[in-house]
Amino acid sequence: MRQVSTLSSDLVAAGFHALSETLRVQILDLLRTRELCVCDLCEELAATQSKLSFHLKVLKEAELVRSRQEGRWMYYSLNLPQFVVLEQYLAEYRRFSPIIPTRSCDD
Amino acid sequence: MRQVSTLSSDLVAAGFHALSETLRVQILDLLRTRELCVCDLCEELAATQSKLSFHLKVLKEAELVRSRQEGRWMYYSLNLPQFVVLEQYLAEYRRFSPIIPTRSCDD
DNA sequence: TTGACGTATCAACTTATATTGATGTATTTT
DNA sequence: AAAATACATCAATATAAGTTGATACGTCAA
Repeated sequence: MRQVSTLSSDLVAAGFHALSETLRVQILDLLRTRELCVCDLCEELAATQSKLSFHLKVLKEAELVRSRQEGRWMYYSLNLPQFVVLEQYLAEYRRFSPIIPTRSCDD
Repeated sequence: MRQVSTLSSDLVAAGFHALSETLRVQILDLLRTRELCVCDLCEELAATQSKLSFHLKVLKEAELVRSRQEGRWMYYSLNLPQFVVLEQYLAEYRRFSPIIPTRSCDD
């Protein structure tokens, strides 16, 4: 885990950062059922368009969502593989963390 | 997932927030091998004591670490069950996110 | 019981994130 | 071509998070 490239660990950090905000989590939750455009999200979440654009950009940079333009609409959807990346990152902690007896500071 | 209590989703958000910071991730990484006190972490990470106390508090509030006092030392260790909670939260996205065909805005 | 040590906390400051309202840019409709 | 729509971006502001140095608190050793 320590030898993982900076690039991918930056992406992991970006992912966790993206997941630490209420509105962004609400966006992701809505995207679980279907692809949505920004105006759909504005309605559902009663948030302004520019606010949503901001948070969607954060989610996109973390690669938790994808976007696809269709005419004047921009459709956002979950990018599930990146969720798996984060999940596996956490799983590493379980795998390689032995329960080791206390080592005293005053040895 | 939407019906999860506010309390636990706050904890999940706190967990992801805690994981989005370099120094905190370094702390967690060190704790993977063994329990450590603050002075150990100061040395290993070349960071000031008050800085580490700050970040350890963030980690503790997110329940990603536990602490245990022994004399004048405070030993920190990973709280693996909370890692599992976060992992499972992410896993939910995989489980219940069907690939549904695009619904157009102009239907 | 005094002094040193390990840690937590605090106040002041710096830096990073988020919000708001306005403007810009495609795209479509008329 | 002009007006309307959907969205992104920007500058200004507000809020939150992190850093720093100082101080306070409990514990231990002398």
